Amino acid sequence: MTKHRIVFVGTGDIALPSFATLLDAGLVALVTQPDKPVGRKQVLTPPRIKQEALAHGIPVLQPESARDRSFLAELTALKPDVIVVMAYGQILSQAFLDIARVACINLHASLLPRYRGAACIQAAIDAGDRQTGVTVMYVIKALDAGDIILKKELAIGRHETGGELHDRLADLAPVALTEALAQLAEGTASREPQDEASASYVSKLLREDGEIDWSLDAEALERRIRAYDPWPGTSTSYVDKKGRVRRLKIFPQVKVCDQQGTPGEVLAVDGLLRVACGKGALEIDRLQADGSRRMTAVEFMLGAPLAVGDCLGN
RNA sequence: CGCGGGGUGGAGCAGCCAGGUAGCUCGUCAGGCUCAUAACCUGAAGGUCGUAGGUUCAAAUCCUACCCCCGUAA
Repeated sequence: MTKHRIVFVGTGDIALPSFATLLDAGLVALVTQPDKPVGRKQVLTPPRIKQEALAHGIPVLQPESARDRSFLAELTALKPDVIVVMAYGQILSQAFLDIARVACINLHASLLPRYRGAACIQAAIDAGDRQTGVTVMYVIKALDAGDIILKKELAIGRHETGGELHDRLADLAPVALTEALAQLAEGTASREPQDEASASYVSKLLREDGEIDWSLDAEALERRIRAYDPWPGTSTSYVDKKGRVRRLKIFPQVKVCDQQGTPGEVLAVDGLLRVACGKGALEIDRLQADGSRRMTAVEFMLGAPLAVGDCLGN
């Protein structure tokens, strides 16, 4: 059996392990997003996956748009049998999909048809799911709606953060990918249509989605703070001693407790920060105020920025 | 000059706007209380207020320049 010629299309770090397993499996090129300015100094930074590719002598294509004609011509010239897509960041046109001789497949970090879209990892934790996983499916024009080849499941830890789950899913992906590629090579890959009725979509998260709504239940907020770490993070606001409204970032782990109060009300400040939610309260231990470093609730409270009865949010 | 927030004993902060004795909480050290303690009481050490210049009788505070740190640009 001759190896398939594979083109990998991806940008996010979640794709790194999958990309790495293809290095000796017929990989002929990487397509990834253009370098972007990053950080305080706006330094133009390449995606890590690009650096990985260059380190192994894999050609890299970085079209501004995946619809660009000259780019599509380049891709066609590579004569890919299989195109593998994961966390690329652009919608692919039919013209793009047609270039793959055998198949254009996608790795998605949820058990489809649940959580189609960008923020699937956060969504699974936020919803309180106990299981998630990786799905391999054929790419069609409709977002994450192609026929499924196979899925791999994973149990979500009780205190697991979005970042931790992200890394475990990243490591699970190559297992699913390798199996799917083998099936494609043998012509035994299944093709199971998704159940449209149970499909759900999650859109890309923005920083403002991390604004804490204290009227939610403490349990729901605990899950959200875990799910949104490290991206997009969760935060609330408070009024400092100079009367200015400041941001306060909240990090896991937070503890749920029973005490009741007006949502957002500070209930305790000695040795911890306890804040009332719609139902129950949260004990926050790790936080960070504007211009300051990340610190424990004990450290933060030494400066007495908050008093019992203050209200967060708004 | 991308945007915003900061730099005050070891930690976290106040003081700056309306210049005039270096303050608070915690930690550290010593002593005391106690069966005992991370608890409590008393006392002490520890700071060129990021750097340089300027204004002023006088600068943490006002002015100018620079350095560094934090967040952000998904």
